Amino acid sequence: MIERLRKLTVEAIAAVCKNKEFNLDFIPEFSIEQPKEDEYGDFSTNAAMVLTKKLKIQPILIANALVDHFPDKEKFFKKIEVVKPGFINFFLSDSFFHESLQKMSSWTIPSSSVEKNSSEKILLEFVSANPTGPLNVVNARAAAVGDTLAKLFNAVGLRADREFYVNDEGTQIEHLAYSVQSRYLQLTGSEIPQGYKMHGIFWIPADWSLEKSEDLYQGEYLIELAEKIRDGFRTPLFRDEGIRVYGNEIFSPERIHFLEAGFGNKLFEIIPSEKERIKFLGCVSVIYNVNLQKEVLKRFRLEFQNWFFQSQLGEKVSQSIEQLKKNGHVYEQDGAVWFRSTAFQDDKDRVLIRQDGTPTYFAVDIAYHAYKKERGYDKLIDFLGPDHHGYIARTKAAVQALGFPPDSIEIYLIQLVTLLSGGKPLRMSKRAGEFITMNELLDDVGIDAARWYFLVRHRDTHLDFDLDLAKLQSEENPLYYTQYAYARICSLMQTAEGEGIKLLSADAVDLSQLQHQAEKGLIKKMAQFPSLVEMAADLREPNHLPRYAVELARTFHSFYTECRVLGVPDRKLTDARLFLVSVCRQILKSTLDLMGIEAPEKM
RNA sequence: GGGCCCGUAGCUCAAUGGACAGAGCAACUGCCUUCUAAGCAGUGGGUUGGAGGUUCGAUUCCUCUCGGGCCCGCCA
Repeated sequence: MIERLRKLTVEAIAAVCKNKEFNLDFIPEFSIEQPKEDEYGDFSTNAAMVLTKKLKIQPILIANALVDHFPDKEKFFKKIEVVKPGFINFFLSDSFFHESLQKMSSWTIPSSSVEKNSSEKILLEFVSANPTGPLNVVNARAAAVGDTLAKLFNAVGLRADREFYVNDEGTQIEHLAYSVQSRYLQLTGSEIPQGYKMHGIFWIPADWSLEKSEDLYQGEYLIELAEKIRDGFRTPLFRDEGIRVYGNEIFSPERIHFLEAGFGNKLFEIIPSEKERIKFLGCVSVIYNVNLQKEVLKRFRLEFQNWFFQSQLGEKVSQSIEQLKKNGHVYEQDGAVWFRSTAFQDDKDRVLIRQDGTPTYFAVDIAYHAYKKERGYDKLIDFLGPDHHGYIARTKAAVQALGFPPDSIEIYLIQLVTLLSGGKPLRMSKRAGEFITMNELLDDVGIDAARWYFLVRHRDTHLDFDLDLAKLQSEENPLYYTQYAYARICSLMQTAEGEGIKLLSADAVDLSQLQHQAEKGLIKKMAQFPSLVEMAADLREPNHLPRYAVELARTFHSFYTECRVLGVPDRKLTDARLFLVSVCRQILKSTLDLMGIEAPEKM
């Protein structure tokens, strides 16, 4: 409907230009929208006002010229008005409504990757939590936003893959391994190994500073892992995932045997080398945590196409630094290797290789992004947690310095989430291991409510997540309001079926029966769906979906109370309204699908 | 000191540079012998933090300013 109007408007502009009244090299973007007031028509456009800038002619004059040249005016419009500054207001003919509704019934929303509009491949990286523990609520927010954005891309015909980056190297994994080892020693009551000292609940190497040991992981979730190391895992996890990622040097047949049967209290006997044992425990912990994360995400109805492990980068790190060097953006100073990111609008240069010769996290990240491009992705989109905002400028700088265009990478932050319970914020401390996990959140409010409230806020505003409201199954909760509309339609259609009233096909139904304002209002709202999806994808703002869902639900509820579908004397009217309602159901379903929220047939 | 985000109705928040700034909640008034009242219709509620600027037009873009939050390692 909107696309049709847009086309007609473009034709009018072209016709005017052909008449040589105006001279245009291209047609600028203009909007077609449904005005708030009915007196401004069913839809209106600002085309004339947008053209003013190019043509230097008063908008009113342009608008009048356009209206004169609109094709098939009598067929499509009751009337077209030009108002005040230069709005063109369309009052649509009934047949326009009916034809549009007919077309809407064949809309489909792709749910998997397709290539239609463009061959551009998008890589969407989000969540990418550290493999040191369970996912938290910010991760959950990122999961909801990233997943829906990927679906939006697919819906507009773009290929988009979801990727989760696993940071499985460096000191944090070492810390993780020592934390797990301590829990294991606690459980087995083994003697304190030689060369270790106690720090709190942890056994740490005697030469560690106390500050260093502050970074160990205190979360009790590691006790469970330690128990499994002692008693055995009943899972093919390490054969499949473990060997795939870390090879059978780490996961040798002997070690896999003990992982499955349990190490008992013999871990130190079986892997006596401290270095090897810590490395092994690190890998086991990573695989274990990553799989727990996968499980929650799956519960959240989200599956990533790729899980990319940092340790798989290998040579890529030095290769990408070489590339930067070749491009002339690298220098040495104070015994370290630096990237001149200030040449690309970063506020200071960044170290790539430390004095001690090891690459920084940033250098690894550059290699990772280079590798994303190497794998054939045209556009990289990253969602970062709020604490990473310093990385936006430097990462964009790096991608450009590697020789890629600036618009090949987009980085967005997902802001903090504060959980409110009883109107009060829940404080969380990650280091002490006291935080609400994603799993606990889903236990508490459910998947639909979680997804809804994560999507409804713009991604870069702080989110106050009101647990009480999210759980409330009443009118105060827009989620249920929306789902209720869907359930109502389903119930209505079921009743119709029970009465032997069959839904007619688009070419069999007589839509000219639809004359009521409420019917037209519903058609107009439904018509906005494609352009809304397109806008949300373009702006990378999934938050437009829940709002649209509420609006569509409201328009439907309003229609439902004003217009009866069943039990009206005219069977043709029932058929037409049933058709209308069935198309509305499809669109409502598609909207909820994009959000990953269930559309219940009964409530 | 530098950077990022946010300031809109009593509360929580909308508004791809467009018309009289909109919803929900809360408050008040009506509507169920017929398809789900988890619903509908209506009333009240605003100097969009403030001051300039760009524009035919600014909540939106730019500059300054006030208030709140977050970040600023050769950690990851």
